[in-house]
Amino acid sequence: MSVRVRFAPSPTGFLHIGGLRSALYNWLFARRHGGVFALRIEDTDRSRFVEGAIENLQRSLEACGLKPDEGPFIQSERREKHLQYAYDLIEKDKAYYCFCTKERLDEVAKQQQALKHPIMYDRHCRNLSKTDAENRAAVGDEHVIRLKVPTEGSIKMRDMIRGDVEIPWAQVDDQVIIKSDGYPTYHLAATCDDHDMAISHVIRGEEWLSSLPKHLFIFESFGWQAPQYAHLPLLLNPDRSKLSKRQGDVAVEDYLAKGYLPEALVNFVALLGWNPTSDREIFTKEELAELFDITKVNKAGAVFNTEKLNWLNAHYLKSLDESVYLLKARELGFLDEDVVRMRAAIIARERITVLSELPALIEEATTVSDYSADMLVWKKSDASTAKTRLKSVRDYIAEKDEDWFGKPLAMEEETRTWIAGQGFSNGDTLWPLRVALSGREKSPSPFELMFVAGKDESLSRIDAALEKMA
RNA sequence: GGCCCCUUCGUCUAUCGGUUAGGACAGCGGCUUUUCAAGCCGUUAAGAGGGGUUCGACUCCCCUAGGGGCUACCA
Repeated sequence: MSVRVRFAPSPTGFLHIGGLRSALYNWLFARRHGGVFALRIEDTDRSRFVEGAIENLQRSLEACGLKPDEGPFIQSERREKHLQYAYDLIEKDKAYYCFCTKERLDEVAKQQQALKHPIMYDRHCRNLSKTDAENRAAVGDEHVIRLKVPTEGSIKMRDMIRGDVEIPWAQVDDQVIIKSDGYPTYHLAATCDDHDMAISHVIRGEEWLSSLPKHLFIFESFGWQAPQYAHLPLLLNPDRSKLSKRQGDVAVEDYLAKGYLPEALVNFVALLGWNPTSDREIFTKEELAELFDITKVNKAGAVFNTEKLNWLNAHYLKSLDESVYLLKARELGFLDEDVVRMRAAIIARERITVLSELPALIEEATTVSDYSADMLVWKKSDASTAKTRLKSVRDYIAEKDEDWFGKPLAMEEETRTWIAGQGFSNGDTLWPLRVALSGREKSPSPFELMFVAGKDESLSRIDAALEKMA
């Protein structure tokens, strides 16, 4: 059997981090088994449709390297088809018209609540005569179509992650499958589409597990072969509730905009709920695909905690080619074409965890803070040494050409050699130098700072320091 | 409330009856070092509780507790 999976989000605005993981696991599964990964848009609730959401979703998926092989298939475009399926179900006595008003339903629910009974439809219209019901519907009486699920016994289901699950039919509602606006609900649309798209494996969030009986009932009613199901554990907020807005960013695009790299995001999210049973932490999605095993996915939800994501992102940031790194920073608006700021960005790389931290660090590396003369004195040294050392370094670098400042590694090596040759200590030479260049207790190394500032600016900062000490 | 799912360090996880319960992030300590980072090394820290089954349970079963999901004419 050929493997076909789908990612089927509703277009409510953006790709949720949980959605990214669902999409990723589907993608990994498809790649692992040489199958097809399709995108389907579940937009049957037109009141929740957000303009531009589909394009946005696609953009985020593509940014993460999860471009669908097929789709997007737009569910709402298949409305007629879904309606036909619903009528078929009525024909098979697996569904029925319901004319109950919102008011009556509310009333029923209220009574059930008062009696502490499960809140379900009381099946008031379940046994209406079919011809009567059809006539009323034809005349335009407002109605919905409900599933006519069994009332006794239970259904045994198999989940690729959880194994066997059994749910009593008494717990399953006569779910609405066609709304009064003529659009199908998720349950009907998703099952019919999964069948029509020949989906072999449904990999989706755990929140769907309880409605699996309805879906299986539909497959069975049509005599269709149901796909295999895998219900993924949920991603959780730090307080262990279902991951939501409010407790931090959940939109993939927000993470990308902040300067989290797609590779880091994908790597991180993949390991939330599954891991390839090794001590390795860094994987490309292709490497993950080779090892992916859906049956080994965890059952318990995983807290989406960005600490490890930060570490991963810092790691990926460091592994980028310098030109790519600078381009990324520029694309995201954290950097411009200014040469000095670009150099500052280069030296800032090893101290940032996300690109959005860049502007602040660039500011720090390109400016001198106000400082007092005594800050120029290393803790293990004295003022006169600081002064003479600084003067010596000044004279030393003043002889160098501009080019020399462009190579921080060589600059550092040569200078250290020179310091040793002079019989100076690193501390009483480098400390005053660095403070002269930054005006700060804490800063990048003097070599990095000189690299950023260039020859003239470096000398003038040192001169200013010498003047301060005079 | 009902039904379903779940439960190993703070967090993500390994372990598929026999391990000193391993790794990673975070934390802490150290090394390096002109400072801050980075890097390297080390270290603290876990099987929810109670019953079984078994020669032997983190691992299998039951109960309890706790957490989560669902309970819409939303997905």
